[in-house]
Amino acid sequence: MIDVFLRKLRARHAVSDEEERVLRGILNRERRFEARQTIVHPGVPLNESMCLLEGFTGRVQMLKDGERQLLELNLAGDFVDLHAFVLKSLDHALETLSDCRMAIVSHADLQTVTEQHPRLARLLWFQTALDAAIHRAWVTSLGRRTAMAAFAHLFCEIKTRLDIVGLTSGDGFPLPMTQCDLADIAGLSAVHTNRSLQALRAAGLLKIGQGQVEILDFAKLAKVAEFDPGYLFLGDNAAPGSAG
Amino acid sequence: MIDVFLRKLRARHAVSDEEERVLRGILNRERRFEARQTIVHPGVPLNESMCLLEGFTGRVQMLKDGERQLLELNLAGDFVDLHAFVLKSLDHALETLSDCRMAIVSHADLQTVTEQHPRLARLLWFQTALDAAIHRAWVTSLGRRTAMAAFAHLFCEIKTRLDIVGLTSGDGFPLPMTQCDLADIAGLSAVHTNRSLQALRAAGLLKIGQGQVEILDFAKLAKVAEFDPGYLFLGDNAAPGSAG
DNA sequence: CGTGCCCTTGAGTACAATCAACGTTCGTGG
DNA sequence: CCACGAACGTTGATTGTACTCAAGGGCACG
Repeated sequence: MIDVFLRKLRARHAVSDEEERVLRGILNRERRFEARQTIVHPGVPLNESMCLLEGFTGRVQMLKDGERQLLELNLAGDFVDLHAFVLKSLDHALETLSDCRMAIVSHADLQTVTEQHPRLARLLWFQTALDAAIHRAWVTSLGRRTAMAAFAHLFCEIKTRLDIVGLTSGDGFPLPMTQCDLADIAGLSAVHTNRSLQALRAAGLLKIGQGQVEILDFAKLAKVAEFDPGYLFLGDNAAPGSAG
Repeated sequence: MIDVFLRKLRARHAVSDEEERVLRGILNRERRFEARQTIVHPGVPLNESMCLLEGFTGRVQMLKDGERQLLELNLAGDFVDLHAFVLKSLDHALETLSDCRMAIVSHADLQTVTEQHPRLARLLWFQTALDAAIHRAWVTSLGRRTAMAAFAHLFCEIKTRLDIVGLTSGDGFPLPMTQCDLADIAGLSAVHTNRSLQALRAAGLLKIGQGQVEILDFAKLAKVAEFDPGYLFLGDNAAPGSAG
């Protein structure tokens, strides 16, 4: 059931059979959500966390005048509200972007397992540290990249993260979001988002539409974006066993 | 020595005498740095982490054309590269903004302590989750707030975080940064930063200069910024003991 | 065959960048 | 003691990026 989560873990660390068994033991319930639902509200006390098995979700911050900012995109394999294990509630909302399937774990089980398996605790901690690294990459995009470069960076990130869990097909991958969603990621208007995407298409870097993206020239896209995948910690620094 | 770190911890959780003793035991070395030094370089393997005792530091991302983005501001009490304990290196640089004093802990000691004291492990994990929450607030500022509101939010955040560790004097606090640094936080030019600060002054919200900030009307500043301190987890959600 | 959602395009506006210059302060050295 | 330079803050003028407003087209769904 949680194979995709294990794939994400094993992209950075070795996971023993025993550890796998333990994780499968606590992530033993499943829940489904429809697209376009707010599934976690900010400030509400939580006593369980969810691992995304299928679909796409986003962290969202709403502002008073109806403005919306997407804070992170979550893909299958992401433990979407693991940080609630230590924070006890979220500072933001979680929304489904597509129909989703989640594995559920109680914080009580997480507590037991992390106390008995400190190395697993570090692997889980690592996952939340990865989210922070992704946030930092987005800060850089919002602050110092042009609209076109910011989108280029976003698509490089998504492609790389989906590759890890085996959810790309060649150069293509699903992306069930509207241009309004993309605008709320990049902090732009929908109109300007549309024009920036057209610029990427015109430059022959990618195709986008119908909930699908196809990267036509990843190297060039990465250059436009100044994309350095180091922040996703797939390299030697995070070789198997290094956090344990 | 690490009193300021304990004050930060105790703003959110109870810390027992035993836990305090353990933390003092491993954070037992001190190191000093001069202002304007890069003290951690991205991608370099680390086997110890540092807790800021005095001064100001920033996480920094440099781009190829010399552009610079500040990713987070760190104050006394912040465990500036604690995430390196699980990540094993950083995806960004750490720079001192002022002369700084740090307490050092080896990852070996962190591993021993977190394995023997799972509740301390969760309190430390919580600190890194807080950093992520701060990143998200910055994403929102960069994406959807006006320049003036973004700065208002920043000053509300710093004031609140410094209050926690007792480093404000009434409505004022030290902020040893140039307007160029502030520009690199907000993703703006130095010129526009200057004008935005003037707008805040003209509105009677604050005074800023000579490395000092004085908030003249916090309520109004918070309103301009849409500042909701929930993301700093000081409320009932994180009442003493709740993460343990 | 409407209706609504999404994408696209054009025209005018506003916020922020760039370029350039100048004042102030402070530390240094003649 | 004063000349000098460097770093920082401030201001004006111009350019450009991105926003807003408005309208129209394609497509799916009832």
